[in-house]
Amino acid sequence: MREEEPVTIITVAKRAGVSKTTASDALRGSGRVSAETRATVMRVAEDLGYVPNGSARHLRRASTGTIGLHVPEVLTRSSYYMSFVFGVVERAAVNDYDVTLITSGERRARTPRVDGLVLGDPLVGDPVVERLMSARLPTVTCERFPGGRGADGVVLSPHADMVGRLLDHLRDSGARRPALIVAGDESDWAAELHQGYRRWCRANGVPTATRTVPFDAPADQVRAAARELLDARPAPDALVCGPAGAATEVLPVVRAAGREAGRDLLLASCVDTPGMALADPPITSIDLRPREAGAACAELLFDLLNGTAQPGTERVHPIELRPRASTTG
Amino acid sequence: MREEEPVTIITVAKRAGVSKTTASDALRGSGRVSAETRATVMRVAEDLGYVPNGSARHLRRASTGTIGLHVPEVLTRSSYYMSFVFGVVERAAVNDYDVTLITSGERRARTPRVDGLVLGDPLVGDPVVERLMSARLPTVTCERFPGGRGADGVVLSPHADMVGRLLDHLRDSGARRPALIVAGDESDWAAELHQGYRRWCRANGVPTATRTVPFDAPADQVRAAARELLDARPAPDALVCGPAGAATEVLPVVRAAGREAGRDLLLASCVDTPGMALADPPITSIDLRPREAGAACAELLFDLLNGTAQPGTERVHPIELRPRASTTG
DNA sequence: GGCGCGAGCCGGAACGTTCCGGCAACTCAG
DNA sequence: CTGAGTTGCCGGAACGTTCCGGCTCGCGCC
Repeated sequence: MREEEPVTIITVAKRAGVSKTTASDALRGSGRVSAETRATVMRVAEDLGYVPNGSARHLRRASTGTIGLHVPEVLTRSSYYMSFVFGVVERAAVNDYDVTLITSGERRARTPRVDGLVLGDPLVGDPVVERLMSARLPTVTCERFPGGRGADGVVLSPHADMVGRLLDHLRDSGARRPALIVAGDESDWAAELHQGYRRWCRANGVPTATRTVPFDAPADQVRAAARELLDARPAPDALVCGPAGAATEVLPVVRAAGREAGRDLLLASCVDTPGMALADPPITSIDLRPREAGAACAELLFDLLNGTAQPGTERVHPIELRPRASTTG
Repeated sequence: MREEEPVTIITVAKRAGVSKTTASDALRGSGRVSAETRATVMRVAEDLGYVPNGSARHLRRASTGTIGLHVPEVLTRSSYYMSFVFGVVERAAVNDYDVTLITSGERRARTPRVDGLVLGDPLVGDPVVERLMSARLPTVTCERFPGGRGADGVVLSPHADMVGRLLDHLRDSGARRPALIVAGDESDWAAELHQGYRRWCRANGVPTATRTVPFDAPADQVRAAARELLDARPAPDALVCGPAGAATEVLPVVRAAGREAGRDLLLASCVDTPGMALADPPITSIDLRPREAGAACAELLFDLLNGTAQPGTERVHPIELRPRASTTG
């Protein structure tokens, strides 16, 4: 009903009986303002429902108010990246930042107008990633960038250690010959999985049995890899699947091979997806907590942007093992 | 290496030998500018890689450069909304707009600073939706808002008709007694499914058999509903699952009931999700094309914002049937 | 009493864009 | 030849914020 007049910092200042400069200082906690004045301004701003105009702020600060986000284009099985993206967006929103998705199909050679970049699982050899990494912009990667020099910030998870814990768990459930399906070393994550597996096998005196599939892991190649591993003699008694969603696709192969998941073949996934808990039997997985990972990346980027964090910072993002019936039979 | 000086419209104007006003007019196609001058300015801008400063533009235009987006908080099975959101974000980006996700946990009672709203599947009774709908803001909903007056724009799909086509398909595959699991009428989509089913049954002289589950369709309730339907006498020979992801959860129930999906029980999903094609057997689904739906919503909102579309506009978003082994056995 | 100093506050400019009003130069009817 | 209308272009103000520099007190010190 009532005509809506936008409430700017001047409205607040007038109402509080101070100048716009003082109001601004009071609200942002900068400058020299008495505690009393600050309290007054804050209260008035609250009363009026004042929300700073992001455009004006960013214009003044010569920042764009936007961060760029790139994730590998994995068509199916993308629930991990979906959650990751949401985590970034959510965290960016609390800093009044917006997120621009950078797709591989970007026709402009120019880097987009952004204050910084978040790169989820940068793959060595990805032309978009290479270009973005060489741009002079604050950059945070989720997992290390295997090629060349690193980013200004890295959020990483102890994948190798967690694979070790997963293999311990399989051993405790009776497995003696675990096999691994994993992506190539162009992603740091897959390389870590691979390394963790080899290390554990060496430490436990177990021969390795792995098959490599592409990072985007098409269903047929995953199934073929599983078949090969299951047909080998001596046959494995446990199967660890690296790529997201691969484990559920392997289930029919297991059945076709006359094995039963959770009974005479333990099955685990290195990426928890909605399908894992719903599979029959539910599949033990490593929960990478993608949403929190995305948020952590955004947070680190903002810390870098405002100087709270130093370039070269690495932060650890904890992940969790979710034991389910496929390994606890 | 070279010091980067930001290229503004003044840079372009100077280089083209015109004033900033003329440069602005030429680039935006407004005002009175000779074709020759316009071409020159365009070329110079291209050469310099000029990108308009969004903050300045929005500040001047008194727009926020942001649209708000709300989708129901469906914790699992969210791949539909994930894609939907991406569609909105992608389409918004080409209009230099950003997207703010509005979560139900919004602590501020005030409506956020946005130029417009996109509401995906507004549920009647959702307090956030009710609040947003009553705000004086251009609003587009995906599917109609069952309660109260409609939004300024609606993007809708012919769900009822498509259910009819799906049932035709089941009948052609031999089904005589199709049953339905569907969400309640608080969402327009579920109501349409329900209505399409009843209409088809009436037209084909078939008795109806339905079970209602909550919109967020927890797995156990979906399974219970499926069990009830399968246990009924005479038993259905086809099962249509409304809620996203429900069909895959029903599979174990079907097996446990001694039926075989695709053989003596046809199974179909009203929402195609990544899991449907990967299930065993692959499940016939209705592809709602969520990404395109999101893009369509954003597009309609922008058309409303700049006057290209009139308030009250409804646009149809086409959907597609994906027949798979679960009904073509 | 004069002076320096810091605390508290403020005016004005700037960020890059859009848009209103205006100013020349040209066209053309009368 | 004159005056009105049109075309092409331009200067300046405004959007809401931040921040630089400066102002005015009051206080304490010599």
